[in-house]
Amino acid sequence: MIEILKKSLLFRGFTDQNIEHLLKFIGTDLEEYSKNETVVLEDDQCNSIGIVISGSIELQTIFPSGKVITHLELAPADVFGEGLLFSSKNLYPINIQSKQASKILFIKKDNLMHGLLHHPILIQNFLMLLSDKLFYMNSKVKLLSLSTLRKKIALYLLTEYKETGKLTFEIKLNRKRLSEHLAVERPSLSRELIKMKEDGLIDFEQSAFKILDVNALEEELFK
Amino acid sequence: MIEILKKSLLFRGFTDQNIEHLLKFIGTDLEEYSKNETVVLEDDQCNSIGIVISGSIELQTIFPSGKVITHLELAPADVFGEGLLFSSKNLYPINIQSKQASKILFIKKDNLMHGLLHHPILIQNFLMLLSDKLFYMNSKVKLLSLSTLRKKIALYLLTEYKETGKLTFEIKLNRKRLSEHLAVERPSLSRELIKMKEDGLIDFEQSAFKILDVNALEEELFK
DNA sequence: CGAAATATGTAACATTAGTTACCAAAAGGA
DNA sequence: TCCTTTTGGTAACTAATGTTACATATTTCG
Repeated sequence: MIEILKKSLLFRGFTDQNIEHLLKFIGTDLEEYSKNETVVLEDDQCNSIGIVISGSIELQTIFPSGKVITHLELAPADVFGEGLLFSSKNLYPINIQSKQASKILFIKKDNLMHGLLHHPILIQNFLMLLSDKLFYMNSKVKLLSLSTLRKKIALYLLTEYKETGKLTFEIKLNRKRLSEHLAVERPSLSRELIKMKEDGLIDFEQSAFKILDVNALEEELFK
Repeated sequence: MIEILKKSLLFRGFTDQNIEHLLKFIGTDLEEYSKNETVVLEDDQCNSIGIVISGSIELQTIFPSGKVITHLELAPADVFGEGLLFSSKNLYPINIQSKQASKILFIKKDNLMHGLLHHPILIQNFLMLLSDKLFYMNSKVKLLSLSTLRKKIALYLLTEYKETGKLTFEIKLNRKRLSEHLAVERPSLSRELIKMKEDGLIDFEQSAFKILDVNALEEELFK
């Protein structure tokens, strides 16, 4: 478990001894979940932070219509609940479901606060966790605020390009996930991707994408 | 100045003496800006947190096309930069402009960290600031992910209703701002509002809104 | 390996939202 | 107060996206 925790953004920079000592100091709960078991229901109170130790879990929104959108899949060392724990409205806005048999380590709010006050690295890590999530949400709002699907795709691909530094890359989302991420319908996404290919902006096959004309793609955002 | 700071979410719960002592302890800069002066440019590095002491400032995105969208107007006691300071990508994603002659108190990252480590209340406040912003961004992403304008309007009004507890209320945004918030065009917003009025869901005049049928409005989200 | 489930492409058609331009109303400044 | 600027409503038209349904990969798993 220590090995997993060392990889988490929360405990990054700690030594094995540090973590062991810290865990004893602050107190934790290790819970087990079976496949498809619910970990968190929408509107549940968030009183602790969770760290995936083994298995995997999915964060999803279940629409009243029954439509399920998976926002994120968390693997071992991933953390959740960090944004709600200290919020004045600390109700989960999403559902969390265990995708396989999973183990999750929970740290209660008071215990975590105790740890934060005595471990400068832990504060740094925790603040960075929150801030990076905020940065991501800001980017996502920018993406969703774009007026056309083509602009959304252009921004998405340009962001991938800037992150990888390469014009050829594999996108991390399949068509369904990408359409959810951009908040459009999948057939609309397919159609627009093909139009952009026809227009000579990009090329792709499956999830392998290539930006043919960076400038033109950036121009699309200016329109 | 102490009076203003006491009202800010960052220094909530501190006494005058606390704040005075804290400010000396951690070190600050007070900067003055004239009307329409730029406070922060997009892609500027964020190395300090800012607190508006007097005047007012606007957070805006300036699109390459020249179109300006004002996201938020900050008044005395409001804080900005808190989400970027500890982020691994600490570049401002927006522009900030002084709307009137304004004074802003800046606290550098290291100085703030110094303060956080020695003042439990300050940590609590700072974490709550970040978390609440994250909560807001989550809500905004949910709003922007809705598939039709009618759903966006419905969610917006229902949120107002839940916050005020009243079916009759004044919305805080004018039509232009609201259309920006929902990421649609103003004429489209007007058109849809009128349709919803004709459908007996809502009534309104200017920014005074009344929800005529809560259930029906909630049903709209289910469609 | 082979069946079932899932993902993707495609097309015709329906619906929604954007665009543009103009007028009226309201608000802000000299 | 009057003029200017900003805001809000309206309408005809255009463009974009959603919807539905189906065929074809592709993957998963017993």
